[in-house]
Order: sequence, then C-alpha cells, then structure tokens
Amino acid sequence: MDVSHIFDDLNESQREAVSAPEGPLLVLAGAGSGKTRVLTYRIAWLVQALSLSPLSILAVTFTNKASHEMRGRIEQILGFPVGGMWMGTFHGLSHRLLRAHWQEADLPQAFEIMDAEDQLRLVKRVLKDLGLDESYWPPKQVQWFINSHKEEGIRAANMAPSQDDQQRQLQNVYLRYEEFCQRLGLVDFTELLLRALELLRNNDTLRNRYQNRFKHILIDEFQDTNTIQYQWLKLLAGQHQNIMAVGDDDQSIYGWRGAKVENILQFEKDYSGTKIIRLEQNYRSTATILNAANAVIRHNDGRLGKELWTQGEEGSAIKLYAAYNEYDEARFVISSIERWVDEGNRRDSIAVLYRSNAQSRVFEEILIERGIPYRVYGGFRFFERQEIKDALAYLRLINNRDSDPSFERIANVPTRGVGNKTLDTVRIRVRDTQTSMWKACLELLQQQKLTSRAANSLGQFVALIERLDADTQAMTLPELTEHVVKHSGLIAHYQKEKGERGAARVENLEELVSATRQFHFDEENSETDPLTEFLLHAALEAGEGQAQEWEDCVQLMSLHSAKGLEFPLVFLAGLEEGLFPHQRSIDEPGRLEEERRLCYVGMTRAMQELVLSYAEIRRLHGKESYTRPSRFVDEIPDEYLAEIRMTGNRIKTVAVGSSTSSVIAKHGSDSGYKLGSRVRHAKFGEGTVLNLEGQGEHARIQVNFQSAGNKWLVISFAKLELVA
DNA sequence: GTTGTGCGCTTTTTT
DNA sequence: AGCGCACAAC
Repeated sequence: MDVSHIFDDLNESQREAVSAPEGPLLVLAGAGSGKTRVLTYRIAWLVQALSLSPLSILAVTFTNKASHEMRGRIEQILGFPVGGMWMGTFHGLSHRLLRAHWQEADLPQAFEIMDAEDQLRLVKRVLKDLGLDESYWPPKQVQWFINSHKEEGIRAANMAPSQDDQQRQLQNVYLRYEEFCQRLGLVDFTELLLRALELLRNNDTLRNRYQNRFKHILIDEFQDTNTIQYQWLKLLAGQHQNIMAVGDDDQSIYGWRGAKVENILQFEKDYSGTKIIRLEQNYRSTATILNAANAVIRHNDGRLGKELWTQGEEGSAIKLYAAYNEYDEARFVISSIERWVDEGNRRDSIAVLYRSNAQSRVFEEILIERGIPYRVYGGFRFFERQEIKDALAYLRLINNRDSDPSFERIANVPTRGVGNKTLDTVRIRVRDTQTSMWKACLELLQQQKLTSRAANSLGQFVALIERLDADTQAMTLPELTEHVVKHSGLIAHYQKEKGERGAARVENLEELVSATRQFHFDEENSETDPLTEFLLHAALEAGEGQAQEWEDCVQLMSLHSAKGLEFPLVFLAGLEEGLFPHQRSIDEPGRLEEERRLCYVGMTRAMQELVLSYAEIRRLHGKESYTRPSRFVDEIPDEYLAEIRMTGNRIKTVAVGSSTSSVIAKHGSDSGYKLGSRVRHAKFGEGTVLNLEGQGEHARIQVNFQSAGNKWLVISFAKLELVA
C-alpha cells in the first residue's frame, strides 16, 4: 500500500517518530509541536504500512474528549471507521476490562461506579460507623489518604501496621471503606484502575490474552500517568515492548492526583534500547507568545531540558490588563471578545482560561448580559448537578435496588418524613446484617421494628420506587426518564425552590430527558439494556457534550481542562498571587513549579493573541481582598508585554481612576500619548488609544478608529493629533 | 422525630 | 458560596 501521503504533512522528527521501527519509543513533545498529529499518524502508519489490524492497537488518552477527537482524526486519515479499536482513557479502558471480566475481578455483575461526591459520602459514613469525629478526621483528607494510597497500588491490607496512632486509625478507616465497597459492589475512580491492574497481574490467562491481542500500545500525555497506570501499561506491553509514550515534562500538571513525571525518566530505564525523539518545533504560537512562555518555564528547576522554537511570525505583544476588580476584568475580556468577533472571527476561536472553576461565574454573567453564546467546560458539569444526580439516583434504584449511594441520596428527597433518625436505624441494620439499605429497610418494615410514623414514611418511599418500576416496565429510556422525573416529585420539589435557581433546576431535569433522547444505544456492542448503559455513560463521562456543542460559542474552562487544546485568541484571567499560583501551592516549591507549568500550559494554548489580566481587588469566598499581580507576570520579560488600561468611554461602568497601580504607565510614558486618550489620524479619522509599546523611534501605538477599526501605527510616522 | 433557619467555618485543579 | 451544626417550630 502506498503510504507516502502520510508523510506529506510531517517534519523530519515527526516522520522519524511516525515511522520508527517496533520497540519502545519515547517522544518528548513540546507544546504545539504536533504531538497529537504524531500519535494519530503513527496509528495510521501501523495500520497501512505494517498492515496491522486496528483491533490489535491500544491507545490511551487522558480525557474522553481527547480520545473522541483522536478516533475521528484517525478515521479521517484512514478513510474507514475503527470502531473496534481499543481507545480511551485509563479509567474507561479499565472499566471495559472489569465489565467483561467481573467474575475474575471479584465484583458483582452490576457493580456501580462512585464519583468523588459519592465517595466522600461513603467516607463520612465509615467515619460515623467507627465513631470518629469529623472535625478531627476531616473527610476530605481521609478521602485523599485513601486515593493516594490506591494510586500507589497500596491496599489497606498491605500496609504495615503503623506506630503512629493517627496513621493506624486512618489505615483502619481505609480498611473499613474497602470492605464496605466490596460488600456493596461499589467502585471509586481509582479502584477502576487498581482493580484492573490486579486483574491483569493475578490472572495469567487474561494477561496473556490481552498481551497477545494488543501488539502496539500508545499513550498520550505520559507525564500525567500515575504509578498504577504505568504498571498497567508495562504489564500489557510486557512481551513485545511495542510501546510508544508521548509526553512533555513541562506540561505535567496532575501531581496532586498522584501523577509521576518521573515515569518519563523511568521509561528509559525500564526499556533498554528506548528510542527517544524530541519534537521542539512549535507550529502553534507566534514567536512572542512562545518566547514569553519559555521565559516563564525557565524558572523551574529539574527540567528535562527542551527549548521550543518557531519559524512563525513574531506576532503582536502579549496584552496585560490590570483590572480594578473581577467585574472590570470580565468586562474588559468580553469587550475584547466583541471586538475580535466584529473583526470577523468565530466565537469558538476564543478561550477564557482561569485557575479555578469558581471564576467562571462572573464571566458568564457578563456574557449573558451581552448576549454572547458561550460554553463552560468542566466545573459544575451536567451529570454532577444536584438535581441531575437526584434523578439519576431514582433511575439507579429502579435499575438496582441495592444501590446504597442512590438510596441514601433520595430516601428523603423530596422530603417525605424520612429523617436522620430513621435512616440511622436502617444504617445500623445494614452494618449489623451486612446487607444493602434497601433490604435492611424491607426487613425493618416487615418485622415492624420502626415507629409507626417512620414506618409510614419509609413505606411510602419503598412503594414509590416499586410503583415507578412497575409503571415503566414497557417504556423506552426517554419515556422512562420523563416518567420518573415527573412522578418522583422532583420537579414539584425544585419548583418550590425560590429564585432562578429552582427554575434552572427544573430546566436541567427537562434537559436530562432530552439527553436520554439523544443518547444512542449501541445494541450490537452492549450486553445490557439502554437504562444501564445510560447510567454508565453518566458515571464516566460527567456531561461533556451537552446540547450546543457545535454552536459557535466562546469557550470557558479551567487551565487543567485546556491542556491539549489550542485557540487563536486566549485570555488568561485572574493572574494574582494566591489565586494563581494558588495559595495552597505557594509554600511548597514542588507545587509552585507545578503551578508554573500550568501557567506555561495556559500561555502555549494561544496561537495568535494572548491576553493576561488580573484584578486588584477580588471578591473571593464572599470576602473582598487586595491582591498582588502573579509572580508569573513578572517572569515574562517586558519586551513581550504591552500593558493596557482602558478608561472613559470604552469601558463605562468601571471606576478605574480609584486604583493606583504602579504598572499603569510603564510603557509609552515618553511618547506623550496616554491609553484611553482620543487621537486623530489624517486618513483614519478619530480613535481611542488602546495600547502603546516600545520606545523612541520604534514606539508603536494601537488605536481603535471609529471607521477603520483597530490599527497598530508607528508613532514617529503616523502624525497623530491629540484631540482635546 | 422531622423540618426549617441562622451562624460560623472552609474554600483547587479531574477521571 | 456551600456545608455542618444547633436550636426552635411543627
């Protein structure tokens, strides 16, 4: 087969990677160096040049989004669908293994995936069972203890008994937590990975089967693999060692989740004869953006060493806006967005990035106010919303009475008189007789162990679930969902909630019904029914890809979600000490470096324009506080920066004058022009000064002309007149 | 026993 | 802003 077309769009090192001989391969790929391209073309090359079946390839990515995207691109290159190819996230692939081999993995067939919230509830319950005080044993920290040990592959049973009382108690909680999960068939996110790893490790037949099946293994974002993920990979690549890892140590941003950058170094040691290829040419960003990002990341120690370069244009300076407060910041960002769109650009060429999801709210407010369509990634995702989780809990309980997390969630939602005391009675019974909440509840009712009032309320709940189940037997998934949402009383319950919040929740519930309508059930590739399949989908893909996915809209997301994406215009908001770098990372050098890498990731998302901003006063957690600009801003050399201060008519509602920042007039102070002042040009007419950069005869000025729009002019040639 | 309300306290990033 | 907790009201 002629495969030469595969190489047409690749540079020298990319080609080398794509067509590398079999064996271990490590690709150190800088931001925007064509990493995804190399991975997809490598897969295409394996299929076309080596005539490998797509079924014998395993490709691992970090997000569902990345995996969908890659599958699409491969199909595009190959010209035929590769549905049978194993491609997905570590979690998704592990889940697939466990579903297929639930018996061997010692799980019930209907095992259920818990999200972080369910897990936290369960931790709290275990703490309560053990009589431990939550103020002394913060549930979040206990959760972290459990997860970080699982990420290292350490089970409670394998832990050496500790001398330290506190440590011993934590181990005990961990042990009880595991027992609980095992009894109820509950699997948390990390358990998916660990369980799948143990399955492969302990079961020779299965391990051999999969080792033989997957002739080639490819892994994206290798710098973000944790200990058990890497072990999982090594186990599968065991025989042939045809493993290609692609990563960038400068983009390792998941250390807090147990990711080990060291895996990159370890890879070389584990696989002797590893071929290493570096991709250092950047095709994404302008030279200015790239140089600035390089300057920031250079402040980190212990890098593998890699300097990105580009043949591309210098591009315009990175803009820096010192806002008065977060509203001023949002208004500035959004008026810049409007201008960009007015110039004929698409809205989806724009991303607003921030450190923490809470920051999205203000941007959303202003975007709504200005009628600009937008889409928020991450954060409060659809399937994670309270009302949606309530509805899903009803569906789960109808599907599987023994789902304790669901029972706990909705036994008293909407309120029906099942209070804490009653639930505690059920919980104690569960603990003593080792059953599920549902069964314990039936037994208590049958044996009349409850007060008549409690029995009445609880009986109502039991009857409701049974009735919902009976009534919906013959229904399709959307009909069933609609029926349940209505007759569970959830709609009525949330209608009572005051303000817009309640209305939004009701809307979301209706949205859930339409989500089930859009959910296409793949009958051929599934052993279960549509409801079960939909619930699994909801558990693993927390609601990316809602409705207006294809609409042209502005993209809002956290820096973490932005990894792997690129946009012509990028805003990096909230560059303040304490927010970014985050307060909780400032004191620890290692964590601070991770924040810096996060900044690097953010900056390198930008293709043409990068705009940074910070607020001098920010309302955080309901408190207003004065902030300092982020140290990362200082780490960008001045020559790449242009500071903007808008005053007067462009941004109306802001009292900019009240704050005195030292950075206001760093540039252009010798030119006689001020940001925001009005000027007249012989040809372009009147306009407002937006920006100034450079000194002396090279000094340039950016003016927004009423008729001609935005222009950059060299001051010494432009012959501008100040308008009084 | 259960529900509603007001108070004080913590507050990141994701599968 | 969201959660647990204490206290008053049904």
